[in-house]
Amino acid sequence: MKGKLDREALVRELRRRGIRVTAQRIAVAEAVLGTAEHLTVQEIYQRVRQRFPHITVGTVYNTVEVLTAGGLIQPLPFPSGTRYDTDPRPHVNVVCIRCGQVRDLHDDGGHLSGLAELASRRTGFHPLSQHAAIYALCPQCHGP
Amino acid sequence: MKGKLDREALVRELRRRGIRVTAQRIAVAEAVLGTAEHLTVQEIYQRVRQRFPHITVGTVYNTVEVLTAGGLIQPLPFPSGTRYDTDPRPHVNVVCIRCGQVRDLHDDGGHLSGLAELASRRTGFHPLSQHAAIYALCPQCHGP
DNA sequence: TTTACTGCAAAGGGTTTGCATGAGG
DNA sequence: CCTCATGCAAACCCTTTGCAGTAAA
Repeated sequence: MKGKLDREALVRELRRRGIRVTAQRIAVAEAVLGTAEHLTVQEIYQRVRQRFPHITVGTVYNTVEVLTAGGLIQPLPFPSGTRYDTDPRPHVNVVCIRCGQVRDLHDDGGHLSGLAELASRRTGFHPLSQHAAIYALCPQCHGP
Repeated sequence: MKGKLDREALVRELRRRGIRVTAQRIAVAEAVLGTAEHLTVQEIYQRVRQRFPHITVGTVYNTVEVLTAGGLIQPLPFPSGTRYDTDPRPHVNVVCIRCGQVRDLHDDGGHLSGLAELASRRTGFHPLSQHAAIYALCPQCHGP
């Protein structure tokens, strides 16, 4: 079955990156990686709590930090707080400022890599990651 | 003298945007607009407090909200918290993840406007503002 | 005079920390 | 067996809120 295979692959991936595997860490990783949404720590906590009623937010904070250091997830600063992204490809987050929904935009025609290259050339900084957000109104919130 | 002229121009600008003018608001606006740094509310508070020892963070929060609504400043989500930007032109913030310094990058060759246009065309959202950040290591923090 | 901003203080929420217990490698 | 993650609780910001006094228009 697919779920079991995915979990085993996840465990292998964690070990490969030198991350000690616990049931709570698997649950947190599955919660973040298993959805296209960008969850906050509190949202992760609420979801994982259904399977592990005794888990604390402290453990979730600890785990997302470990997963971030291991390169599995990436923290992104949003107006609504830090959210975690799982897509390693450079992409843009289109955020509706009214209802809060976030859409990811890929295949950007080189705009993002162009920006990173420009930054490197112009400032001498060494780019590591990037975050591009467009604050907008979605068709529903924009009205007629 | 230049300082006086600038202050008068600022007051005119505030009134023009329908913002009630107080001494505290002038001080906050000058603190934010008078530096190329991107300050947090706490940093604004610490600076304004030197001139107005009795001002409270509540007033600073109130003021930055008013200035934001008036379009004079723009809140940007950083990993270190919300910071306020004063440059209305679309630009990129290049952030050193080690020492925290932020450099602004203009004249981006249309990368940013290209992104906004792409987002509009692809998602049907109506872009209002945008924030692009590149997390990097500055030459000093990158080492040899 | 009317409106609403300021200052003070308290409450709220998210995040961090310290320590004893318990599980992973 | 040694290391380190977990859970619990307290502490710590940052941010928000309510209200009486006061300044702006």
